[in-house]
Amino acid sequence: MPTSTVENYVKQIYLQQQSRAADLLPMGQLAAAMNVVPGTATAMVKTLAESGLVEYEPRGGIRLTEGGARLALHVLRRHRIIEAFLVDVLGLDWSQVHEEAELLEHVVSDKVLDRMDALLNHPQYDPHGDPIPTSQGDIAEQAILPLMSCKSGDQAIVARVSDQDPEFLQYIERHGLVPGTQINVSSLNTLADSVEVRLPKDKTVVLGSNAAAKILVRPHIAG
Amino acid sequence: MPTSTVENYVKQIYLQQQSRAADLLPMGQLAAAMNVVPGTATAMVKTLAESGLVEYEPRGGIRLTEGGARLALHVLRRHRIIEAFLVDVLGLDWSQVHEEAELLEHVVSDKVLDRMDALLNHPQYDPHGDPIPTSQGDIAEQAILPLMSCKSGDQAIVARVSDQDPEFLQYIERHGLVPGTQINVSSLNTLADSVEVRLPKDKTVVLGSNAAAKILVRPHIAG
DNA sequence: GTAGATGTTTTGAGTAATCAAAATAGTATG
DNA sequence: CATACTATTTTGATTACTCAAAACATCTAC
Ligand SMILES: [Mn+2]
Ligand SMILES: [Mn+2]
Ligand SMILES: [Mn+2]
Ligand SMILES: [Mn+2]
Repeated sequence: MPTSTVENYVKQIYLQQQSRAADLLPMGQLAAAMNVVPGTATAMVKTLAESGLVEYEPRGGIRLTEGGARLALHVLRRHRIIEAFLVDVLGLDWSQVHEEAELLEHVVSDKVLDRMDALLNHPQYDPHGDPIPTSQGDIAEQAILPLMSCKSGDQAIVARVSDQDPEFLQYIERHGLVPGTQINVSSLNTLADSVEVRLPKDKTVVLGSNAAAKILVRPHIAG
Repeated sequence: MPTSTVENYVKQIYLQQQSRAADLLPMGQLAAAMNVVPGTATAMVKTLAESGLVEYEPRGGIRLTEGGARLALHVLRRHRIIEAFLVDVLGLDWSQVHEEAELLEHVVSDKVLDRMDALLNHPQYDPHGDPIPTSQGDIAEQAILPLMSCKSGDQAIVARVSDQDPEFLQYIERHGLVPGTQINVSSLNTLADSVEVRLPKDKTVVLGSNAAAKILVRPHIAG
């Protein structure tokens, strides 16, 4: 059985590999993402390579093997179903569930996970809009774009909020930008580095590009 | 923060101290209960003593301090609420939940536990009939007796089944002896080392004294 | 094409938990 | 009371994970 640490590393390698273009993930990135010093990441990666979970090219970087990706998707499935369960069944705030799930994902059995999944009616997305892999390890690649890639006047639906910082999530919720919300890009100015969106009840929110980068939308053709 | 291991030791010391009469719990008992070799228990107990959770008398044994008992009851509360939640909300079998709770008890936050507790309507007992300590650390001491202490003809209600072996629990459930069941001691023979009980629908079950010792009942005055 | 700067690996060390097996203390037995 | 048995503690090792700091490799600039 993989330890919690191994599961966390493999999951993080998967997530980092998603967001970067390159084939090989540099050690420094991994160390930073895992909050460990570089030497620790090197040591760990060697044991991951021993277990056949990653391919390791010294001074080059790493990539997940087939088996590594399978494990990563398993952990991700657990994590996201647990998040959905904590929000929908236990009524926790979406800003808190990531941290909880970070621990629970390593101890919840398949049986318990299946029950949660059934109780939730086999959800496709977690509370932050991240897709939930199937138990077979298939994951839906959504056609979504960063908010800043819209043009003024565009209609869109908030699809995902890709940050786990509770403060940020609470701010987003207070202003009604949760996944599923229909929005209208009222003005987008790359020079001023900001975007204004109009929400259903004619409220408006202004976000700088750093914040807007965390909001991913599904373009929506009006009418 | 105490590690999972520390929590497991302290909880086990509490449980062992309950079931034995003596004030000091011998090292051997603890080692056996924790499934470790005696040397491991000695090493661990020294660190528990350092942390002020137990008093340790070398070659005598150990006893929980005030703080140790508080921690034990906290863990026990978590364990039992989780068990109740897994059975009542997720629909797991009562024979399986002990093992699940053994892991979950160390990672479920206070917030999540409170939600579970509320959703269950603040249960007093877990699925096996064990009392759930309050968040203040108070635990109801029930006036219950081993089944073998009854006399032929006695009425009683099954209050607790004190074994976590899934096979045994499944057997008990198949024969309808779950907590809450009204029973009638139709014959009890100490020489033959066995007891026969009659259940609501006139079914009967025979148990040897070893099995009967795990069934605790609340005597019930008929009429 | 040598000199830095940057990123990575190595080395040495520490914590938490465990086991196997030797040493020791305490108790019971002839 | 000496011997033997039993329970407990000690000692020496191992596994998993981590950090600090030194050593090393690679790429960049001048
Ligand atoms: Mn995790
Ligand atoms: Mn999420
Ligand atoms: Mn446990
Ligand atoms: Mn129980």
